[in-house]
Amino acid sequence: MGRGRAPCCDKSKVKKGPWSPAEDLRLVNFVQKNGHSNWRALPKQAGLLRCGKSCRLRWINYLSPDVKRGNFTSEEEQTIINLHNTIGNKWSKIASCLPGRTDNEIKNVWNTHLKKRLTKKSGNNMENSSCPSRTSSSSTQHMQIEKYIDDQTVQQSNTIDSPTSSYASNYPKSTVLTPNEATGHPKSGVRVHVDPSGPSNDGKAEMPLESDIDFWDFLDSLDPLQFSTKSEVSGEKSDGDEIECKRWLEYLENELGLSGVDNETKEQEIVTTVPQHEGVNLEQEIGVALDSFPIWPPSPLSLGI
DNA sequence: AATCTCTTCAACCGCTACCAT
DNA sequence: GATGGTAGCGGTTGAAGAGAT
Repeated sequence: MGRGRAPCCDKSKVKKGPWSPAEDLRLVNFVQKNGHSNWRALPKQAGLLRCGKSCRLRWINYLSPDVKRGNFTSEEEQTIINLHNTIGNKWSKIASCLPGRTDNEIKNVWNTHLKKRLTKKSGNNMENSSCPSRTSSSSTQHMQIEKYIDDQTVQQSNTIDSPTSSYASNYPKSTVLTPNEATGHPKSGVRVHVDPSGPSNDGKAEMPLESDIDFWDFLDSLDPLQFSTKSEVSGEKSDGDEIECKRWLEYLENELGLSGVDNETKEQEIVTTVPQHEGVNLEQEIGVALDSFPIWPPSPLSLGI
């Protein structure tokens, strides 16, 4: 074990804070082409002024095609509660039982929703039941469950952990989908209720995503099955997956109100907001691109809300 | 309309586990 | 076995929206 490790990067030269669509683009583009065998070296190779850890987190939590979005189902919540009751704050273990959910997401859901809900329900009793008590018997149970989870994780990596694992079906039509949830951009705070019958009637919360149209355009242009994933390694690709993935992208565009925007308009938007890349110094280019992007997320005011 | 407080959650930080040499 | 480097994990923070006053 290495102790007293050096900082992972020069903190003074890396950008911090929320990711811009331009940065997302770069990361997605790079990982799609080269995979992510070395996170530490990735930012430099990809031309990102970010720490490798930051890139890794961004990819794992938001940009990876494996990430499922939308509200947690009651089944998922119950799973979290049960597992937390048994193994405690082992977020990554719990996440391994919920395909498409990340440890960070689960941790947040627990801290902001489930913990409070359980505390309300059973008052002080919860202190005993929600936190794993380390008696000898429960400790044995805890180990057994951890082993079970490990086994399941191995199985999942060979079966359901595909980049196209039923995105569409993971988005119930009544899902409250936010631009934030869909794009991974933080703190948009503009909740867009997805009405299965079409655009919302009040006409307020539509088209909040003009600033990352190019991101969706880019995603649209990708063959999602080219992403470096476990299923790719195991050689599992099928036409069905591809179709389903495309469907997912179409679905998202539709939900986010992007489907009505023709490509020419999108192009125009991109040209006016992002400088083109060729023949430009990388750092300069990124700096300019990042500066020129509208502040993310778009404020409700800019959306006319 | 302005201000304050609460809530949410993406991102960061520091640590440990694991692997290579 | 010691050392050094990277990936991953879990706790924490802080910005921003939502709601209350």
